[in-house]
Amino acid sequence: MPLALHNTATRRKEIFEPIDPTNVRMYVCGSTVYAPPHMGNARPLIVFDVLFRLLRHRYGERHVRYVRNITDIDDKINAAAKANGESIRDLTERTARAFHEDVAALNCLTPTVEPRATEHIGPIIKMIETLIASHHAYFAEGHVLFSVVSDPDYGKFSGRSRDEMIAGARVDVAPYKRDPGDFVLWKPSPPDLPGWDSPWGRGRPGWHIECSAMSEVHLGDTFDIHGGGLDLIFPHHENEIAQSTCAHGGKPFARYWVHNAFVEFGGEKMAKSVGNVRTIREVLTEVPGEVARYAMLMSHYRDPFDWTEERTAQARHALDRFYRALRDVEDFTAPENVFPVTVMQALEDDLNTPLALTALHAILGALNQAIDRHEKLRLKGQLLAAGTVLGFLQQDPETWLKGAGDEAAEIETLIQQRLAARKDKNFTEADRIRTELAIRGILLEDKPGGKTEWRRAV
RNA sequence: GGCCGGAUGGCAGAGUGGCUAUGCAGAGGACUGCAAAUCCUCGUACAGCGGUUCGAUUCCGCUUCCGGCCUCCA
Repeated sequence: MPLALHNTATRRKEIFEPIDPTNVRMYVCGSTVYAPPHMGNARPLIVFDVLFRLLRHRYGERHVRYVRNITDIDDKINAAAKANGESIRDLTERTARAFHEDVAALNCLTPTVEPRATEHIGPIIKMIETLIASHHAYFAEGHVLFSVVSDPDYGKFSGRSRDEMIAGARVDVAPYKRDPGDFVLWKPSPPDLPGWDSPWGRGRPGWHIECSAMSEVHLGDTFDIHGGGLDLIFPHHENEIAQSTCAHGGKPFARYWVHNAFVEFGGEKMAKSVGNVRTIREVLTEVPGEVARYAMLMSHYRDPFDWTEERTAQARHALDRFYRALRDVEDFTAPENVFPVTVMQALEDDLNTPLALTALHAILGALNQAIDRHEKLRLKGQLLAAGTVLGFLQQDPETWLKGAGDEAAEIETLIQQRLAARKDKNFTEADRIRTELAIRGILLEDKPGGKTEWRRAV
């Protein structure tokens, strides 16, 4: 079954065909490291992690190259460092470290390359020089600006005409711009802010050119997939396309553009500027990363949804059910790499993760009903294999259900006491023990064969 | 103002021109000493109004409402 992706460039679902199946290339706009990432930031991280895993599954782990940049040059970074009274370097390092911890907790694989803007000043300058030489950019009052009129295709990607952009412009236009739509490639930096020597004096790059230069370095002029949040379509991705195609003599830039919708909180877009963010860190204090991940994948990536406690509760409940079923077949080894067709087809259809989860539930139901040992093995293998693509169900079920506490021995003792009481038909005592444990958050399940399992309530 | 994208049962959430997913919650049942877990059964929902059609939740138009972009933004 082919892989279909919704391509923002054409506004249609298209069959994905890589330029080179032995080198499938994807670029995703990553994080600007000035503040702790929130669940809205987490969405593309998780969505494109699933796509990365799916591509690896289809084309082989060694044949997929996933580049996710870190923006460590930015006005917001400068402002935040100043406000914190810390150095810019300290701020970006500290934030990047926390970012990596958060992303790892969400079970996201490490991208093939995580380029930083500060490490690509050379290529950025080179690309700007190319654009100036080909009259797509000009120098004015210490700035280098991209000339929008020099690119007849400018605006096509995001579907807006130049007139519209001018009419809609809400920002004061800098007097040195030849056209109100022109955007900065390089701007001067005062001595107290980060800056690099360039043919245009000491300065720093604009945001858009960073991504154009980094994708060029790590993926080449033309590559397969470019991802990011919907809000990046304009101006960021429109500008990237303009810069890259103009710098590369008209060669196409990314072939498939994939954009995720927003996470909302209280009915509107979760954003720092709105002030309604739940940081990944906050969420992780309440639920395991795997639950947050599951909750994220309950909706299709192109649909917005509200981040609520009900949602994470439902995600946790679902994962508990999966792990409970896996625990019951823990003692036998399942075959590996038996990917269930239903789940894979859902994912291959434009990453339909909700449908994939439905398919996963069907397998769960079948596993719970299965009597035949062989059948159980097969279904367990399917759950685990699907879990490698979705990025969950890879933990030890016992650990998931019981937690890391050190009271296991004591609980076992109480369970044995209860079993003895039950054997003596002393149900009062048996129920007393069960209640005692329940108060401590320990739930008991009497299994057939006289065995009693326990797990931690949530 | 311009341009996108949505509106599905109590909640979450797929999908389809006719056979009406799935999960949670709820009701009943099986199992259990009782529970829990698990299994079985149960809900004819697709914003409104027109149109196309033998037939529309699914296609088209309009209306209403919601979210987003047009400025930093995942």
